[in-house]
Amino acid sequence: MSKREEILSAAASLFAVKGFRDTTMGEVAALVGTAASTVFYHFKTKEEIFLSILQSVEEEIRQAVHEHRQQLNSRPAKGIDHVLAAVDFMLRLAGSRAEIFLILHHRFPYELAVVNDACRRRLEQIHDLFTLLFEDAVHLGHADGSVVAGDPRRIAMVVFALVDGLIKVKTFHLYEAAALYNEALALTRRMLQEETPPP
Amino acid sequence: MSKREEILSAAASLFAVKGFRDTTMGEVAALVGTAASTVFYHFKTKEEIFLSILQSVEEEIRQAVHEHRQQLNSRPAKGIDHVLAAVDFMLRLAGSRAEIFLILHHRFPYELAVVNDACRRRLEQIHDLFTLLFEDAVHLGHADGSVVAGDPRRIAMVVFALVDGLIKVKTFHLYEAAALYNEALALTRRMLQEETPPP
DNA sequence: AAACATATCGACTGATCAGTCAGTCAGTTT
DNA sequence: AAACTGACTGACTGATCAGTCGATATGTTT
Repeated sequence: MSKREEILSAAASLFAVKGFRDTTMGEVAALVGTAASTVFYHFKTKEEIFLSILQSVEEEIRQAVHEHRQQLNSRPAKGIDHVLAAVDFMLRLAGSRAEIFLILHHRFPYELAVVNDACRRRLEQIHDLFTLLFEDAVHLGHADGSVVAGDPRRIAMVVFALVDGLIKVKTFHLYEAAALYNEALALTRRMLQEETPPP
Repeated sequence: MSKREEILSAAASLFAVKGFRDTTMGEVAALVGTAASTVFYHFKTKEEIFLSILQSVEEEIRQAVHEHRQQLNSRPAKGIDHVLAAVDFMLRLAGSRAEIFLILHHRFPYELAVVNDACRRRLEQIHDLFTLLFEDAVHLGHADGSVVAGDPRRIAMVVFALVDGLIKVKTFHLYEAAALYNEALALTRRMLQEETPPP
């Protein structure tokens, strides 16, 4: 692992837990085990470090979504099952790569996005990766009649809001969130599944 | 309005938009129209200001919830309708008193709660005000058979996660959120309503 | 009018922190 | 061995900001 990657990894951990503003370059340097000035040899500014992290976050999510979609294609299923698989995928990702969602659940990235185009585009990309996953599944469900009628984009947004809210509940330790996942999946199915009348 | 209240009001606006750490006492003072040192005559520390704001936030929500519950009592309805009325209530509150949710959607209050008991208790109280509203409605729905079976606390948490997620989508301007509200209400009904079989 | 209380302010302090810079050092090239 | 290079560092700077303090002004009480 290059020094550059070491710094990014250390900064990501700290940004995830303490946020951008409350993490000093001294802390990052201490975690890497170098002088603060060394960090500035590898990166021009603190913000540049954050943007690099956001880039790898996007790439990691894109890769995970790609793998998830390929798994689905190999064994075809109803649209409603695609929706639920997408919900399960996102909840699992939030469990295995908690750092990603900790970073994204801070306010800072969205504030930076207002004044920084690159940041704004990345956040939009990340957001789209998830919502398009839901939206495509809903489209499929409309085609095979397994998902309730309604604007696919809006339905996808509501599902996204639900899952994101669940992840936030877990992040802030408001409830033993893992216990909610099965309940949430069952309720999501109820919410979206179209009963196929017996022929 | 006393100077004390003026300061709280100004600080609340700034904390809502910029957050606690990114708001300087100079900005607060400027918004009130006094010297920064005058603010420190009325409040010992910046944190004390924040805790006072959180207190009034709790009181305001408690009052709003109280009024909502009284309105419901006056004209009885099915449990499922209580749930939907609660969702509508929370979404409306997020619209009319956006500042409250902006403050609560920052990370700072939850970080302060870790080291400050008073803050932790207040956040728990606020959280309970909403979730108990949902939970009571679910209980009612179980009694009259209008809400699907399942642990009321968990169902309440899932509904809370959904609504909170929707409010966040709106806060961060990820989607024209108002357009989602009707969709969200309809989907919530689908998710929870127990079909009463024709007698 | 003297004594006291309340409210305000400008000037200051001490601490923190992102970022700079001149220079060291180990390894490579010429 | 001289010249060069990339990685690294400690000491520093300039700016920012929460909070302090002594002075002052404006009532209010005795």
